[in-house]
Amino acid sequence: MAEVYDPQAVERKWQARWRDAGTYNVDNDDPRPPFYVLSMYPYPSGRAHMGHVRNYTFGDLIVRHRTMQGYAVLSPFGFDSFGLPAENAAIKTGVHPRIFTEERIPELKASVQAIGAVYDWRRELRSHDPSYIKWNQVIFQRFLEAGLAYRRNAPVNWCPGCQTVLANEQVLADGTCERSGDVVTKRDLEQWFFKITEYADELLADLDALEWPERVKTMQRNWIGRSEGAEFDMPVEGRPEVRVRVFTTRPDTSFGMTYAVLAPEHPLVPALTTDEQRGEVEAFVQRVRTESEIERMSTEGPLEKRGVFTGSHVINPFTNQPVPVYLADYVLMGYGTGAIMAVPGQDQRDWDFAQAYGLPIIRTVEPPEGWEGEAYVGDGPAINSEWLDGLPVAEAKATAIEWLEQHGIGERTVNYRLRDWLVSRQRFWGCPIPVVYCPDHGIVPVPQDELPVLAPDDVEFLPTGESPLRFHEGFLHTTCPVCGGPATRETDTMDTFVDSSWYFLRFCDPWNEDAPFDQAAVAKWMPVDQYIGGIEHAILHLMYARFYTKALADLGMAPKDLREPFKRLFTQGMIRMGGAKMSKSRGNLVAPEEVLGTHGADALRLAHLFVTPPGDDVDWEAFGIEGCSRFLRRVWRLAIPDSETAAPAADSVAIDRAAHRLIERVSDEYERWSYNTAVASLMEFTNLLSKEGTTPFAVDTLLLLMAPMTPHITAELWELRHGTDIHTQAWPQADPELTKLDTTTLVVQINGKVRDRIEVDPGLSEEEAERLALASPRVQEALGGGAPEKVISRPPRLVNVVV
RNA sequence: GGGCGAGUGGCGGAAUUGGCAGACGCGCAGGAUUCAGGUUCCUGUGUCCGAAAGGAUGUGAGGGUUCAAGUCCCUCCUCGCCCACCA
Repeated sequence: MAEVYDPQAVERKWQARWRDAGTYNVDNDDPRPPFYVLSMYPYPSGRAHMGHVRNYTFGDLIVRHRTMQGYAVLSPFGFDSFGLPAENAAIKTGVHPRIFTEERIPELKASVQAIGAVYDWRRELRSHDPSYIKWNQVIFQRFLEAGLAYRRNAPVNWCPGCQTVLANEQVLADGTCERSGDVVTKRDLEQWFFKITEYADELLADLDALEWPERVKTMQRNWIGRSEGAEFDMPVEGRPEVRVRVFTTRPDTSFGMTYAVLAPEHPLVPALTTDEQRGEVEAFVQRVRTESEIERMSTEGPLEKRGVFTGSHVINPFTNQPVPVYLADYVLMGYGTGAIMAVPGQDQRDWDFAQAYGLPIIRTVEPPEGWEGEAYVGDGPAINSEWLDGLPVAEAKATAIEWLEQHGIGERTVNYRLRDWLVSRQRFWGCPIPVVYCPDHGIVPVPQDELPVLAPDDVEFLPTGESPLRFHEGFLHTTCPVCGGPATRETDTMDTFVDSSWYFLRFCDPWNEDAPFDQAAVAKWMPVDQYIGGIEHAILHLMYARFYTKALADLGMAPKDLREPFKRLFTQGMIRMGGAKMSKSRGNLVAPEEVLGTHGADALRLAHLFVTPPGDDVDWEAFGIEGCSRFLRRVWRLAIPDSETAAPAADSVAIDRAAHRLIERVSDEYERWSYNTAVASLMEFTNLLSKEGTTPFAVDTLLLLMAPMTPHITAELWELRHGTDIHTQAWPQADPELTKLDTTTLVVQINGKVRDRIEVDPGLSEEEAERLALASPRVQEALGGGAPEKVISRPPRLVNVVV
């Protein structure tokens, strides 16, 4: 084996050893300092694709690096095994989703192991395991008890052709069903929600302290969408007992309100519609209801058709003047109060609407001189606003709110874009919601000793897309736990984001049969020190997991002080192919195993690390797999015992010092996630060893620094050299005395242009540097005997002579 | 429409704080080894002028600050991503 590098043989040998020896198993009483590394658990879609390889390469590198640094590294793996693909496959082929899924899991597991990624497999979990389902259901019931889970009517995507509910991703961009092509409509269903909005403020505030990419934090902030403003009431003209409540972020502009707008679904619409307008209003409301989401949300189309006058007026409390009330499809019932005051002078949308309907426009903020735009949204003194005149926007807002509160008309409010989390799914292959409906006792949780509620196996999957649970008599009919009378089971299942909202906690204590997890185990490992995954989960999964962590801590299930699940987050870039996203449907997948069979796992891992910074998107065409393979063969030839290629260095002291500098540099690059430059540093050093000769210390250092990146080849070479396991060695330490350079290059510039380079002592003074620079023949020539105008001396790097 | 990024050779990319632009790799060209291909090794490789030494020029465009700008400031262009009628 030693003579020629045979990646497949080396990789087989070491992967078997890691698996059989349980090298990366870690116990909860491990005395070393804890470090928790987690890659987002995957949906088991079969063999790994390049995106998986990229993800697990980074994760595995950190596991091995931190282990060498002396940490007890928790590195678990699991499968997000509920989900729509298995159910669709069942409808197509008749194979039960469990069978289908359980065939896919070993495929993915094998390909993860084939790239040399190591985990504590004793902790493996799958969302569809009855033990996981049980605790998932227990947590649901605790949420229900605490009022964090509740039921209400909510619209779903309904396909009239298939007679079934569709997930958003099953609705095409043109608003039609992906299967039947029918236009998808909305239909109201009683559904379960989690009250994530209760945590909106905390979810927003706690983002600041997280070591996450700013981009992801910004996306979360926008998603929560906190906005401060005021709500106030406006009585209907002639009927002061009926009042319309509006939300605004600009109470300072209230004097400029020239009309008000309600959402078409607003409950006051029938009451406010005059007989004269009834026909028109009803036609409008009807049209909006049947419009697809896409049409309604489209900003296209003439504004004239997007609103209608109700015939009523409300009194603006600021001016005591009546303003007309309109309906418009762009006002949403779900945000604020579903009703707005319209100030066309200060809001472009209101301006456009006012133009289309011939409504007056009153400016309430003085636009800057020379302003030629329409609505003005910037700061400036208030005008046309009586007692607010002259105040800048912020002060005017505060004054207006104070006035509303003093007169009992309204108050300061905070609104969020964030909605409660709809967790009901009208699907089979998910975690059943553990409640029954009793005609006498209403919603009754299934007693804990009867959990888990599991879906039956004897079901038939029909291409209607309807969940078979709804027609399974044995599942559907049960008895009420309170009275023993006949009751029916909930047939909806939970959103799979529920499963992924606490799996990282279960990993701390996956064997627990008495609780979802033990508090002490969670306290030891959590929060996750390094979480790794795709940017596509920047909003939903990460928000839900944060909510779950806070809620579980508040319910006393998790440690009280555990407020956040993921201390540090890294999101890796996507892999593309010829500019397009790699995907099965495009048929542009590159199977990892093709590369494993030719160049091996180490070369593939190295190529992933080297090709680009880890956070960037990358095209497969850019991967220099050949170059990485070539580099590994070079290392092999240099490092095998009795190597014919590796000549002993003539100046071994210089080589060893270079090795110490390499330790310093590469260690820093590991900390900064600068793996692409770390590989470059290692390549540069290897070039040096080829040219200047090797020392045992230099080669050992090279292998140690490479070990987390290319674990197989380095393990094999280390064993050949020392007979021990490289992955149990300590991470090398640079000797600061030896990293110092004897000389460094001083750049001499004349007027900012490089004119000379001088080798100097790195510790030289400003004066010495200046003296050396001025003595340079090139500088002498440029000065022509005269004196320089100015000399900037920045030893030891640069001197700039201005002439 | 709003928000966030990013524009550097033929390509992926490098350049901690403003201080030698293009590290490292791919590709390409030439050479050595080889019957040949592959492998391996050596040399060259931003652009323009030059045999070379060397010089000029150069980080999307334009302007500015500075002894010095890929990096900081202003204006603009292009691309990507996210949220999108949120009052």
